[in-house]
Amino acid sequence: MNVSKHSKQRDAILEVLHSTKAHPTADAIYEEVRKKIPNISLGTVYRNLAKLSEDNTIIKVNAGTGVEHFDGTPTPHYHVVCTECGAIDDIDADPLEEVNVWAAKIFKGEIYKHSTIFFGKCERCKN
Amino acid sequence: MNVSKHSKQRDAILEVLHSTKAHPTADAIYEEVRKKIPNISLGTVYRNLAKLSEDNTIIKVNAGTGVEHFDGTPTPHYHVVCTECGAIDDIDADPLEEVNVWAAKIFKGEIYKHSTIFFGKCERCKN
DNA sequence: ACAATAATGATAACTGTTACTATTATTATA
DNA sequence: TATAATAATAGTAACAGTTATCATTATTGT
Repeated sequence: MNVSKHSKQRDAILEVLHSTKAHPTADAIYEEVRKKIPNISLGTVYRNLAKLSEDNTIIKVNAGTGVEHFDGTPTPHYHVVCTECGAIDDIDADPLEEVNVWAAKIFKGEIYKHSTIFFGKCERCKN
Repeated sequence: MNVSKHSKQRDAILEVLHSTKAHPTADAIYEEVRKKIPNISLGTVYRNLAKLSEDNTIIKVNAGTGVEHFDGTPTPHYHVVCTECGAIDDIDADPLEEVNVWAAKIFKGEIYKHSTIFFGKCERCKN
């Protein structure tokens, strides 16, 4: 797998990710892409999601739910999991670099980065 | 499953968790407990780890490795995953409450708490 | 001692994901 | 435009971690 070749399947997967603010799972993406390419294989979805993550075209979001979620916006940002409905929302801000600085003062090794998920109640469930 | 009953299996599992600073997986705990109770079932380990987590006697640590790790110290604290050797170390400090305050200012819902894992190089791998 | 029932060991089932393989599609080049 | 090289695909099997099932055993209160 050296020089990558185009595929309409990969395009369709990316389109799905770019068309939503939700953070769908591989399976949800599969169901959505099937509306365009009914015979696409679930394996193809996984393969492409893996490749796109490696490329940093998309990012994997581990929301602690045991299932991987995917985000079409590769810029680093935090996420909030709604404890009511399970929705994953973005926090539209740069990650807090000072948290790494804080940790580095306490930890007896090196700190490179961190990953944070928030738990709360989303705007929709709030009312 | 109303009033819980004592079991030597549960005691042994807790002992293992209290005897280590590593953050073993269910399987690693199973292997360790087997030295004392050779015919313990892996299902029993999982069942007890689930119950102990519910009780808040231990905590589950999702280090983003796809596998659940367990920590015998239920006091909230952060963890560092060593990108070199995979070890999970504790950050011995209270979580940063101000991070929630920060997020609450940006997010259009409510923020209850957050969970952070750091990635870095542990003391042992540092050299 | 006994009755009620929680916990166990053994194993099957389940879920999300990865690996395999023959076939198809894309790409660069002649 | 035909061709050769090979990346990507569909379909499916395999896998890992975990949960569920169930008959048996252990713990507990009376």
